[in-house]
Formats: sequence, structure tokens, C-alpha cells
Amino acid sequence: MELSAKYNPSEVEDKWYAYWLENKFFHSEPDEREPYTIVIPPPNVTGILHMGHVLNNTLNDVLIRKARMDGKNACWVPGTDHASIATESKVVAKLKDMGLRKEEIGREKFLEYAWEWKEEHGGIILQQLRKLGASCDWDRTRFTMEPALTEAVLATFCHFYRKGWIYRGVRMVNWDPEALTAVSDDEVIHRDTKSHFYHLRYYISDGNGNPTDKYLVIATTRPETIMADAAICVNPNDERHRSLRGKKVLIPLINREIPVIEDDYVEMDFGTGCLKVTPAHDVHDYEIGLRHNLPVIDIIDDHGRLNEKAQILVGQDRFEARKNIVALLQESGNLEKVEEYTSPVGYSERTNAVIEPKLSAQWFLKMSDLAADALDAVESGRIKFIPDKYRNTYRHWMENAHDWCISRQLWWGQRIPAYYLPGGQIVVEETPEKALEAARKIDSTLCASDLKQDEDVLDTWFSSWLWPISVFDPQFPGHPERTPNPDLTYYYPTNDLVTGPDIIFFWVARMIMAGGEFMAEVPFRNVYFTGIVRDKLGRKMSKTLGNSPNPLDLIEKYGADAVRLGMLLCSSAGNDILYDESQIEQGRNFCGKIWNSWRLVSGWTVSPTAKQSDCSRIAVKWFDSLLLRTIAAVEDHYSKFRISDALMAVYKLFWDDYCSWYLELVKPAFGEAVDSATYKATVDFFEKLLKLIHPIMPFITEELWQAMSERKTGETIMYQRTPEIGQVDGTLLDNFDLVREAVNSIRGIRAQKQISPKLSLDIFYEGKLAPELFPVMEKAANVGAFREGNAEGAAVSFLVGTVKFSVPLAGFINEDEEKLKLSEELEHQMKFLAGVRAKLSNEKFVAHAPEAVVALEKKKESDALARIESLRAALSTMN
RNA sequence: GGGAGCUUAGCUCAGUUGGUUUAGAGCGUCUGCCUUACAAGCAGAGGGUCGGGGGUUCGACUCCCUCAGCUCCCACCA
Repeated sequence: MELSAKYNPSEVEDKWYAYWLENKFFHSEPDEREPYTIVIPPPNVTGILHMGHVLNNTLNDVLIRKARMDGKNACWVPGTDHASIATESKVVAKLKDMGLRKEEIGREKFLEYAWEWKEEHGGIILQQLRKLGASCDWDRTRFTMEPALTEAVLATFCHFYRKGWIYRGVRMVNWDPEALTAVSDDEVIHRDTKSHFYHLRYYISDGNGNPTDKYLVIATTRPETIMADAAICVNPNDERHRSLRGKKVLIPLINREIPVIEDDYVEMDFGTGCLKVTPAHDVHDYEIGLRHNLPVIDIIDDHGRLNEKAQILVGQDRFEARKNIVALLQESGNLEKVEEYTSPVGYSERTNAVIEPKLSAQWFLKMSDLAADALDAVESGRIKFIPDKYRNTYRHWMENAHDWCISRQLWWGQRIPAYYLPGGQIVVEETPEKALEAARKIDSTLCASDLKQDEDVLDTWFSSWLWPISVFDPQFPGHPERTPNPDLTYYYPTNDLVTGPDIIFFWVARMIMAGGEFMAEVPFRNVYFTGIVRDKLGRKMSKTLGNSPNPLDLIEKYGADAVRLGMLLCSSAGNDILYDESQIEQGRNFCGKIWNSWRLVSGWTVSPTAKQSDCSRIAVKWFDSLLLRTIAAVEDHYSKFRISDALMAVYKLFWDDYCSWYLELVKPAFGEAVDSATYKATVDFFEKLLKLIHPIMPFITEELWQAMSERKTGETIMYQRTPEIGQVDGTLLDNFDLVREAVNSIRGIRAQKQISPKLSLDIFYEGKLAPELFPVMEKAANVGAFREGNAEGAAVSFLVGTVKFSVPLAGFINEDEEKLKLSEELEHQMKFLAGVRAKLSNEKFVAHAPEAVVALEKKKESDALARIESLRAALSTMN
């Protein structure tokens, strides 16, 4: 087949992806083979592909394609996440454009819109993944909020409720006044924010609610909350405030009387040493309040506005109120001074609203037992983290895990299956029918309309933590009495998980918990943490910076294979990726190289009668061994998840060894034909190389694999086996390296001395050199003759290993310089030898070191001796 | 404040119980080549006292101490 002069990815990619789909090559069913399973980290259903996805899914795809070619039953389950907050806020925004508010249209109508939106925009990202070449089993596509998975979520909720691990409690939560929901601690980002420190005077009461002329000063950043104050707190050891003991003070503006209390929590040397305690609006204050039995006065509503309890500024937004109250305090003479102050402020990860600490009733899941098991799974090595350093982070978190607040004040998500009876009792059941049944046991007169279901939905992670289980058998989790279906039995536990370290607690840890709870088995064996994709200046990709390229544009411009290689090039596990388009260019160039090399080989005419030259024969033998050795190295890299090392090994094998050396050695001269033995070997090597490259660059390898020979329909490189590891001729490889180094030196000398590469020279050598490599040497270095012995007259000499080469070059050589170099080398070798011998004569070393290590030292010793010999010999010939 | 990690060539990174690595790769740079597969290419070259200082050792990028700088996580003094 004639190849076009240039590789055109866009022509090729759609064709092969369609072919793969058509033949169901991605589909997997349980069978007798060993399974290899990955579940996709489900992207947000309404998300669009960004560079992080590209990195993550490229890695996933490389692993799954590799496993497939290793003969495993490879299954990669795709799907999407309903992403409560993110999706709901998008729908809310859309409704706003339509002039609607969710509260106006009600829950049911809102969910209709939301589903509509999901149908319209949902799953775009999965289509985009196909462009990247992702070989997911699309027949198994799942969605965390599809009916079956929702059932699983509700069943597990009931399971934990019955177990007594789920409880309802009033807690200080992180309230997002924009999204109108509580968010978990992990979803709050603390940023240093400039604000002010307001010093306020609280006058001491005379006992009858009237101010005296004495006052104390507190410092606060939130003057708008003073109306919710329940006490003023000082440190019991603070001498300055002795006189305040047992006194009461008056809240400015509203003149409510509050006590002065003492608590160790207050730092004496911070601020004025007096702390206003506002239990409703600060976590620590809440805790102080509990200790001192203080009333909780909540003056801020869900939207972040002051309510009636505030008495003043009612209805104003908290920030507006802050501005206004400062003016009032100024007027009333309670404002002593204002300082500039920078303090960390919590922001909502989703909406970027300032988080309001708020007391509310929420559902919690007890973590202690779950966390202990999940910690053990990693500590015991049943789950491996790559890189290992994340184990520390993980341990630290697991040992301090707080109970998980699982309720969210949203509508898009799984609604909590708790039902309130008119008498205040709660029943928790998977369906309204079952709930009614349970309720009637309490009160037989109840009917369906008497039950009020909890308004909240569950945290999204409460469904995605089941992902590795529920994608296979949604009927199983939460029902220990059932038997898992064949899919779950066969595919669980999955093998590898590739994800970002940012969700190690959100998702990874919780999947491990769910796995332990419902399967009594870890959900995966290895977790490969990618880094965060940044731009080349090290900044995070962001819309506002405009530094985030659209992956689809890149695929369009360079081809999916190029994008994949570009992402992988610089991605060692756990390190952030500094994205640079030049890496993708490198990928494109590699495609071009592969393409052109096949254009060369496929263009050769083969002569059945021609005899194989010595040079070609050795070249074939050499590359065969090199290929085998590289395959072993690549396997080793994959087994340690060193994907970029595996990639680089293959890249260099193809480019430097196959193209630059092997093909140059066997390439027939212009107008001549290649002998059939060499041709066959060359084509065979090429095919093996394609197979090695395929997991990384699926499209171009399929295209060329199909092009290089007649293939039957239904055949694909995807299911070819990884080339096998075999016996490597190490001596040949070493000798060849010697030749290569010598040739490079000769080329260097030629370039330096400006001798035309076309001018044939005689090269002399002294020392041991495998004679079978002479033909290679002669061809590669364009040497007229290759002779043992000493060059007569002036020559440039250089050592390669223990062999001394000389290139005769009248008038160009500086013998003193050469001598100096050789003497330095000799000195170093002597020193080194002494070191090795010292170690060998060290009894402790010989007694304790493994045999192989001692053998290595002995080899080093003899190598050094040989080297010293030849150096001395070389030096003596110079005089 | 607590913890973890990082610092090696212009850039991005390897460096595997301390020794043939008197430090390697890819990209970039420079020089010479439009040589009939490929200029998105070929052939060469240059470039690092391995963050600073100290120590252990025959020998340190590797181990220990110390200082400096960077990153991340956790916790948040109102």
C-alpha cells in the first residue's frame, strides 16, 4: 500500500475508532481469562474535557491497552458523576437567565429542568474522550444518579442507619449562602483575605442594664455579629482583666447584657485579650458556648442576611451590615479604632462565596470504624500508592477523620430516605412504600401523605464512593444477604486507579471504606496519583487566565496520538505537569518519524536471490537482541508505573536505534534491492515496535499495522500480544555499543577537523574487538579499512572501553594533551581500584553483603585492572 | 502552628541498599548539511563545583546535622 508523504491523523483517527467500536473490541464479558479492570474517575456529567482529563484518561488508556495486549480480559468502565453542587448551580444559572428562581418553581419542576439539562449537555465529555482514543467499554456506561445506582445509594444509607452509624445532629457546618447548602470541610478553601480589625468598646453594666463609664475593648473582624454575642471571654490567668470577674457588659447599640466569662481558649497576647463569644456564628465560640452553657442566638439567615433576632439592620446582607454597623458604632462612640488586618477566610470551592459558619441539623456518618479499616488497607500494603509519599498524607487524615456530613441542602441528587412522622419520629427506608409500612408499625392510622420526606439530598461522594462496586452490581451494596452477580464477582476488585491527589480524601479514601464495608475487600490494588496540569509558568490552568488550551483543538491540530505522547512525556507520578505545546509537537514529530520509516521500508524492492551482507546480518542480530532487552526494560517500567520511562525507552529504541542505526545499516544503496532475509527481519522488527508503541499511540500504530500486510476484517493491533521477552546476547550488545561509541568519536573528529564524511579513512585499533563487528564499523563510520595495529605518523587516538582507536591525521594531533587525559584517567582508575579493594577486604562487607553484590565488586575490580593495563599500554606507546 | 515533599544542564525531569555514572535523558541552544524515508529531518558540539555550609567514609548526588528557598496537605488567634 502506497503511503501519503505526510501522516494525516484526522483522516486516520475517526476511521479506526469507528472500526474498533463496530467490532466491539472494547467490550468485555467475564470469561476464564484473568481480568484487568479500571473504573473511570467519573467526570462531572455536564463537564467538558480539560487537560487534567486528558492526562488522567491517557494514563488509564495506556494501562488498559497494555493489559489487553498482555492477554488479559481488559475492562474499562466509563461513566459520569451527577455532581450535585456543580450541576445544580449550572441549572440555577440557566433558570436565572429564563427569569426563574428555583424556590418559585418548586422541587419537582426544578428536577425536570435539571434532567432536561443533563440529557442535553450530559455525556458530552464521554464523546470527547473517544477523540482521545479512550478504549472504554461503552456498553457499560454508568451514571451515578441513574435509577439502579440511586437504589444502591439509598440501600447503603439504610444499611448504615440500621447499623447506628448514621445520625442526625446539630452541628456547626460550613454554610454556602450562595448555593444555600452546607459543604464539607474539604470543600472550603482558606485564603488570606484583607479585612479590618475593629476595636469595640463594651461598657460594663451597673447591674441594672445601664452602662457605667467603665468599658473593655474587644477586637473583631465581624462587627455585624455583635448582636449575637453571648458573652465576653478572657483568659483566667490574665491579670489585666481581674476586675472584670463576675461583671456583666452591654452589647453596643442594642444594650443587651452579657456576662464576662473565663476560658483557656483565649490567648492573652492576641488582640486585646478579650474575646466576644458568638456561639451561632463561629465554630470555636460555639464550643466555648457549650462549655459555659451559653445561649445560641442565630442572627443570620440562609442567604447571609441579618434576621429579626439581630434587632437592627434586619434584612441586610452580612457585608452590607458590616459597613453600616461600623458607622453606627462610630456614631455611638463604641468604635475605638480600626486596623488593617489580613486573616484566612473560608471560601466555598464551588461558588467562591464566603463561608458562613452556621448551626444546622445535618446527617452524619460515623467515621471511626470505617477510617480504621481503610487506614489498615493502605498501611498493610493491600493497596499501594504511587508515589508512596501519599501514604503519609493519607494516614494523617485517616487518624483524624471527623464524622462525615452527608446531607446537602440541594435538590439535584439522591434525596435522603428519611421520613418524619407527625409525632416527630423518623423512619428510614429505601422507598416511600416501605417507609409507610414501617410508620404504621408505630401508628397504624397513618397514610402516605402524613409522612414528610427529608428535604436534603446526599453528598455526591456518598454515591461515588460505591462506584467500583455499583457499576458492576448496583443491587449488591447495602444488601449483605444477597450474592454478588457474576460481573461483580469477576471484575472486583479492580486493578488500578488513576486519579489526582486532590481527591484522595473525597473519593479514594471513601471508596476504600465502602469496599471494606460492602465487599470486605479493597476496591483496587494500586492508586496512581497524577499531578496537576499547570502551564509552563507553573500556574494552574484556569479560565480567567486563559492559559488552558482546549484539548479538542490540540487533537485537531496535532492528532490524538501526539497529544497523548505530549502529556505522557513529562508525567512522572505525583509530580505536577508543566504543560507546554512543544511536547505535543514532539509527539507529532514522532508520528512523522514512524510514518516515514515505514515509507522507507515499504518502498524497498526485495531480491530473492541477493545474498545478505555481513553488515546486515550483524545488524539484524544486534537489533533483535536490543529489542528483547528493551522489551524487558519496558515491562519493568510498566510494572512500577513509570509510564514516562517506558515511553522514553520505546521512543529511543525506535528513533535512535531502529531508525538512526539499524535502518541506516541495512538500507540498500540507491537503485539496489534488499535481500529477503534482511527485509523479513526489518518488517518483523517494525511490527514488534508498533505493538510496543500501541498502548501509547493507538491510532498511527493501527493504521500502519493494517497497512503493512493484508489483514482480515476483525483483526486489530489492539489484540496482538505484547512481544515476548527472550534470550538477550549481552556480549553482542556491549560490543555493538563499543562500535557505536567509536563511530561517534570518529564522526566527531571528522566534523572537528573538517574532513568530509565521504572521504574514506583507514582506522587502526589496539585491544580486543569482536571481529564480527568489523563490517558494521566499516559501514557506519565509512571506513575504508579497519586494521589492527598502530597508526603510522600523526593520529588522533581515543579510548573506547579498553580499546584504543587511532584516526590517522597528519598535523592535527596534540600528543601532550592526549597524554594528560590518559594520565588523569589512569589516576582515577587507580583510586577507584583501591576503593574497591578496600571494600573487598572489609570482612563485614564480605560477610554481610549478598553474593551478587560481592560478585559485582569483584567484576569491578577486574574491569578496573584491565582498564589500567590498557591505559598504561596506551601511555607507553606515546613516548 | 503541625506534617510531608522538593532544590541536579537554559527548561522539564531520571539517578534503584554510598563505588566504571570523575553525573544522565528529552526538549531547547550552537555548528555543518535541502544526502533520493523524514528540515516536523540528518551529523556533530557546547552546557552542571548535583541549593549553601559542615560531618561520617578510602570514596557522597546518594547517609547525618545545619542554614536558605519553593510546593503541597492539615489546623485556623477572635
